[in-house]
Amino acid sequence: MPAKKISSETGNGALDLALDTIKSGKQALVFVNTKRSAEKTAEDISNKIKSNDEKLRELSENALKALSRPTKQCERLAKCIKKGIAFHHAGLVSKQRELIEGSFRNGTIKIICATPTLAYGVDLPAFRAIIKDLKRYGSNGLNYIPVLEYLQMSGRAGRPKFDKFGEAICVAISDNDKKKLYERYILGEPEEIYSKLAVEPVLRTYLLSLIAANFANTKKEIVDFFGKTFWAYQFVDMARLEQIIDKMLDLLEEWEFIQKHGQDFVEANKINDRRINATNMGKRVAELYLDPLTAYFFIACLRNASDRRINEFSFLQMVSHTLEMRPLLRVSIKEGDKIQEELLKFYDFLLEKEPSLYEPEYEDFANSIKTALMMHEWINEKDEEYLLENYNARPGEIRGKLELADWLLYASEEISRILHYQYLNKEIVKLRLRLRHGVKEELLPLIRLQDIGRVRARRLFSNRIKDIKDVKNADLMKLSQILGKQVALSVKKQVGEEIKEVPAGKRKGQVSLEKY
DNA sequence: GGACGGTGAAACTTCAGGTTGCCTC
DNA sequence: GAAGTTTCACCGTCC
Repeated sequence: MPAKKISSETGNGALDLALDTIKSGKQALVFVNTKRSAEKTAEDISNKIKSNDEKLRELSENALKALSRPTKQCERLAKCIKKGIAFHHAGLVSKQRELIEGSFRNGTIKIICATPTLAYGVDLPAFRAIIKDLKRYGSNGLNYIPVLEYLQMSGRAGRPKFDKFGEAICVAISDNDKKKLYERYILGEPEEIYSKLAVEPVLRTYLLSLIAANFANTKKEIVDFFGKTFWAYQFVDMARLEQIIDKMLDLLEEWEFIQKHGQDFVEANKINDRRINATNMGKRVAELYLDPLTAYFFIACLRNASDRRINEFSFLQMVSHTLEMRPLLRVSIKEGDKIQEELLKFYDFLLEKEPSLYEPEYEDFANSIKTALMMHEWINEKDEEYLLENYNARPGEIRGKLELADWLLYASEEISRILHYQYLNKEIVKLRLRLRHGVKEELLPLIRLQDIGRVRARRLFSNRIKDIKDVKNADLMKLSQILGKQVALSVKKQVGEEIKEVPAGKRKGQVSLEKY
């Protein structure tokens, strides 16, 4: 296709392309490499647009109201949406993401500036895919993204039902850059696909479930099974592969998740036929789909918990220091001292030993402390805006962490049950409830009611309505003042009081109460 | 003469995302 | 590596 000239209104390639797309009545996705950049780009585009669409106003309002109190991020998003532009990344809550995706599909929103979130999960085709950043910061500095990822993003261009073709455009900064991008991405071959089985956490997880499910119960069966996987196909060297499996089996045995039966001194030719079974603990760990290393860590922590002072933080830190919780919130340079200070407050409640400051794993430990602290603030009723300001954790990321923590706490509940540490479970169950609702312990009785979340529960509590009994005894008028009429009625009904609406004509808001 | 405020250059920071896992208060 | 943020030196103004 012949080259097309796009008018340069702003001198910024991605911006010009986006504006041109809107002008021609089409839609585009703009891919960038950071959340901040997604927000900034969306903002820049929206600043160039005049719009006063009623539908957009409503959408914008909905995006703003996704949380009980809007964060700065919500406000920023709402402002962009008013102009038909949105940003999209893991920091948004799912409600906002769905809203954006839906209104892009129906054409209300014209441009989405996104991190790679949109390239993978969601099926959102657009006329244009504008790829602004082809480099991304990783563990070893700024690097070109894989060709596979470029293909994912450019694959979003062109909507089969609406367009005859689509345009995927890489934005180059210079002529030199242009040449490099052309060679690397347009002419380049996608990378080989590598099996993920080789990653230790994955291997040990599958190995254990294979045994726990009685799918393979001897070394021979196990090796046969893995021999048929894509991993083995790529690995080729079966002897080395067997070594890795051996090492893992030993580890699982040492952790008491599996048992090798038969005598220890078996004839050499029979050693691969020894029966391997999962222990009770091993079976449960496999069912929970937990990384055995995490399970092993939990067991050690719970044992420690049985003879030392514990509180909510103990468990929050325990679940935060697992592979499953990654990526953790990062302790920035400036925060270092503050986190240390906080750690001191909770030091006695830790279930694991603090690594030495000079060990490489200290950073990860510090991050687990920060992540745990963030959740701790949440269960002490700090809202998302506070967490965004103080922990640099965006609402979507907070929700994600809370959900993971809930699952991991459930898993630790199960493990502690098997270890007969029932009394610990009471604490964990309570913590999970608090985590789910973001409330202090004193609000737990109220939170059981439908339509009562952290905000309303707190409002009730500060009006001295502290439990179900108080709700029952409370005057409906007062309850309505606190909660609004509809919610008050629903709550009264839930505690077993049927309320009859007084017929129209009587004083507004007047209702009569009737016990069951 | 000193406190204060504004300015710009230099130094320093930070930087994507994620599947299924379980049970149901 | 690039964009955003903080720090700091420098200068002018005002009291």
